[in-house]
Amino acid sequence: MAASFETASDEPSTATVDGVVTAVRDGIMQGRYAPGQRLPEADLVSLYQASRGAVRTALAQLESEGIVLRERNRGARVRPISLDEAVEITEARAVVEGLCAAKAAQRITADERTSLRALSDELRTAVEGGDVMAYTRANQEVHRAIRDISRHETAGIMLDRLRTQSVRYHYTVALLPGRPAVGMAEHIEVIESVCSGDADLAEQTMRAHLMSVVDALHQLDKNLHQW
Amino acid sequence: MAASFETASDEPSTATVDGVVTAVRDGIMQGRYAPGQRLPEADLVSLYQASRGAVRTALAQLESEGIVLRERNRGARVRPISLDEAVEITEARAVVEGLCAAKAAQRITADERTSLRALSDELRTAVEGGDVMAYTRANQEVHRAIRDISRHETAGIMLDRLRTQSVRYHYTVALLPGRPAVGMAEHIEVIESVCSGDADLAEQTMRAHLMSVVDALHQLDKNLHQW
DNA sequence: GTAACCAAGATTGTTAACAATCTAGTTGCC
DNA sequence: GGCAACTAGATTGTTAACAATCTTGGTTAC
Repeated sequence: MAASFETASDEPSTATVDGVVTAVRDGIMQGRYAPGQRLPEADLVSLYQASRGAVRTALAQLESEGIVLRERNRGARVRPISLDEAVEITEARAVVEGLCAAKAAQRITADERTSLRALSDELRTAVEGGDVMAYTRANQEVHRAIRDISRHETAGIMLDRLRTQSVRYHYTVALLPGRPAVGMAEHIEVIESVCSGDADLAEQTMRAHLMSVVDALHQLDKNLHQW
Repeated sequence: MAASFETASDEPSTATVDGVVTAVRDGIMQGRYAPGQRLPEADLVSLYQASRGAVRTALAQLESEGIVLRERNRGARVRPISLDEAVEITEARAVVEGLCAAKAAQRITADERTSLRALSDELRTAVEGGDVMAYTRANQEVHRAIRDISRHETAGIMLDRLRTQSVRYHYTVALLPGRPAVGMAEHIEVIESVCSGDADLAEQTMRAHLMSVVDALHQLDKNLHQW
């Protein structure tokens, strides 16, 4: 029980509050910290060479982000996410990213259009090469690019929060058989609709794409229960 | 500069962290704390009889909620909200509350249907009586009811955050000439569409309503610049 | 053998003192 | 008279010690 943090070995010295926040958040998003795993303050102090006050503030912030659970006098632990919650998060993403896609279609410039279309090729080569890691990365870059092009700060902040909560599921969805091919087709459709400048079409396409992710989540759940 | 907190006189003793958070948040939402006003830790300590650590934690949480701004070694102050930001927040609300309306239409029970329709009468009497305060309250109750009926926790949390950020603008929008009448008609339309069980219609109606609020915000801005 | 109870260790919550930083007013110099 | 540097006060950031609470393991009574 005492030895549980050997795997995190890349950033041993981050003294500030934000350092601890990003380190723990990245650890959770990368799966180094398992859902439900305890996060004792003393361990984080010695790991990141930060003061206990800083660790404490960081944990409070992570709790408000929804990825850490704290109980009085019982400490903090990584918040587990149920399938229902993952579905809810994806539904919320669908409407907010739909808004971003619509705004992006209205506001996109010529330069952004070319750099956005370049991501289509990245997706294609990743899927053709069977590189799931590269596919996942390009995947996120598409969503990130559209979020940036939309220039909608409020939606961007909301998506940041939603993304940190759902990343673990993204990994697994990408591993479904045939999923990368379907996802690629949908992403390219999204890219083209945004580039076309048709706000309504862009929103519809983006929402349809994320609703298909919801379906994939349910599919994933079925597969898990089969075992 | 030293005498600036006499107006807050209702809750002088709240020792816990959450107490300070809700007290300051309510103070900001009710307009007792003006945008840009400083919030020195020492003042909050003596006002709410809380320890400095509690005040500090509370300010951190309020910052993450987006209603307080903090600068290193320069303290906290109430975050001012520009018109552009108010528009963005309302746009975000439009899509998220649209999701709630759609889910609510699918999940509403018979009991909820009757209690939701009861709010229509509340709106009507408030508008007929010219009671802006009652109108605003019934207004919020409609949105709250639909958010509850939807049983979408993630969307609910997001809306809580958005609402705390935009409440000050709600007040002023309700004061536009003719606005209560328009708002009432839209709200009743929203209520009926949710009760009908048509998810798509409910979403469209809710979004149209909030987009009309966006128009009202722009109208409000024009009126202000006229003076 | 089981269950309740108690005590020691571990973990978190709270408070207070100290250090660092910023702001405003003042003084001195050009 | 104006500008720059300095000092005192105010305000926030940080750390460490203390208090309260929970968990765990063993012991004892039945």
